[in-house]
Amino acid sequence: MDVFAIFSARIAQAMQSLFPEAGADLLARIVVEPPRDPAHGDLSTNAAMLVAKPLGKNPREIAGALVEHFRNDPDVTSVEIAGPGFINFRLANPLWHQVLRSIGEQGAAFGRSSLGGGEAVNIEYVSANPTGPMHVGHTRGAVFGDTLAELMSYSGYEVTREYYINDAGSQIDTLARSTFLRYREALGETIEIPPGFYPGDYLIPVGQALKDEFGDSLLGKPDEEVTPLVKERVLAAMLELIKADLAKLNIHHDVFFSERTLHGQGGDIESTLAWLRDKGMIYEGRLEPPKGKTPDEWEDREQTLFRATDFGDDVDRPLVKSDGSYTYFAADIAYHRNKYLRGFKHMINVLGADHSGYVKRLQAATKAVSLNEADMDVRICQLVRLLKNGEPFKMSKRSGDLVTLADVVEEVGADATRFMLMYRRNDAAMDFDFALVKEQTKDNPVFYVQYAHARAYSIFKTAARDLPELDVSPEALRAADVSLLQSAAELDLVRVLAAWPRTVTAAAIAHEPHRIAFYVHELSAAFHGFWAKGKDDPSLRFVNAEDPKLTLARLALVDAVRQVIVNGLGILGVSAPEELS
RNA sequence: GGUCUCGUAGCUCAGCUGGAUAGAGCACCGGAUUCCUAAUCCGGGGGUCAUGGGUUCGAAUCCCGUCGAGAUCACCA
Repeated sequence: MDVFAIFSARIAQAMQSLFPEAGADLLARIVVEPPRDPAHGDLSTNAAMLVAKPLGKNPREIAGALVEHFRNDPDVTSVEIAGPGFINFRLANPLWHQVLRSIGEQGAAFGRSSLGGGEAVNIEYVSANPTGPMHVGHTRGAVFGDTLAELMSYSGYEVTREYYINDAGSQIDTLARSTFLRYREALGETIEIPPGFYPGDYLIPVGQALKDEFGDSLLGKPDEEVTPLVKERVLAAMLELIKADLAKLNIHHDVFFSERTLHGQGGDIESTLAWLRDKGMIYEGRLEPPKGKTPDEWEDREQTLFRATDFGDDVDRPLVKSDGSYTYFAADIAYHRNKYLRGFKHMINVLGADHSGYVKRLQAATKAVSLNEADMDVRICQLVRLLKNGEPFKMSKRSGDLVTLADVVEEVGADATRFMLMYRRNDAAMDFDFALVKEQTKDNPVFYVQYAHARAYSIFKTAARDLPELDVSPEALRAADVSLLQSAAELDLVRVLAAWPRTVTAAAIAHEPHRIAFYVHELSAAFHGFWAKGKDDPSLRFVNAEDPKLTLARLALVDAVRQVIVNGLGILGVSAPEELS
């Protein structure tokens, strides 16, 4: 039950019947939201101001008609016109009680919606090069993508979580060569790792495994025979490494899509380029060097170009390298056509800030291959600066000079990592201070929220102690007489709970999962605040041994808070412990 | 030089895709603990929303310019 959605519909309907001359487009823009200042009421609409000008009427005249319409509505205790033409509603207590009951009935489903209507969304995230373990730079995108996927799924989309494996480039040849060195090392040779090779220790076990599998039989063989063999082994090993890293944050993809499968005769790149050519989206031409920064080895030559500018990109993009092989972008076009042909009309890609220059061409590619049928939202995750007590922080165990994802999780734990990364907009750079994240105080929003959840459990324990006869089973809580909750403090808490479905929907539409983290924090604050009121005013305590019926009603409220925190933390992928140790 | 982000309290950040007197945490000051977990709560001071224009009933939010920070710039991935 979403009171805002309900009233949004009712207000739109009222406007429709009162002012039929206002078009549907106009009415769709009506906003119903809680006013910033609670003194203004429970919800507020701009309907009158919005419609006034197009209809050539006075806002207050329109507002007056709407006020009249709702004057005798039993769900509304007051409607008034305020400011330049806002209409403020105050809702009747029974409606809030109804919200509370619906949370009890819906439980984990409270906040779920059919916003997405079961439509398929492909969310591609992480897609780190399979050349080593995940480092911190990937962590933010990984958590963001995973949380967004959960949010979209929660909001009624059919979500596919996808990882694009960049396993076709020359870096993979380098990786294979680096691995071969480790193989020779495993056979007893003293090796030296040349610059440009991958120096990380994580290749040592792969070399060892090659030795175990082949003995020294690879040494004498020609490169053309050995390289594909090594490549296959090391790619598989790296992918396992990455999956294991992601699993540490409880991140699991549905599809791992290999770039290599797009290449080759009869592959998707060939067929896609043929298709594009057929549509006239490819031509042979020359590019201007970028202004202000001419690359040293600029080679002015005619090349095969994709008409990206026709789809909003800044320049047309090359598809074939000077050596005749396909560019990365050519493969990416084919990949996104593949996605489209698999049935995805909604695609979201999560990229790091270092790929922000890639956004336009990705969107251009998506439009082109779908003939403008599909939409592509690219979410950029800005960089994370690691700090410890305010000082830049370096920690390297496995991957040369980079802090790995595994390091971070080991240091602060998966819950804190996930929550802290989501407690910030994705498009703003952030500092991640280990000392702060590990601190278990109110400065740390993770523990603040988890403590609120644990506190709900604690209240139930107290109830069991003080009122051992009281039945607090889920059935009993659902049957509680919540209309006994009449104090402002109680109803204010319900108001916060009532905002949950609206918060989820707005976050899903905007693709902004950080709003979930902020909401959960806000709800926790409201709950802690109410709890503390019981200190000054014992009549507001949850557990009152003299009044089992009231206690039961309040426990239903506590349980609703607990449930919504669970739902929110569930989207965030953060655990909700029953007690903090 | 082009493009893309960002600029909000001393610090870290929200601001519900244009709404009413711009919010929270930290820090600072002052309170609350024989009482459901003080891992918490209550109160106070603190702002030219970088800046200058524009759009309109109304702008932190949208558009243009300027300043500043970061990222990126054919044939890497």
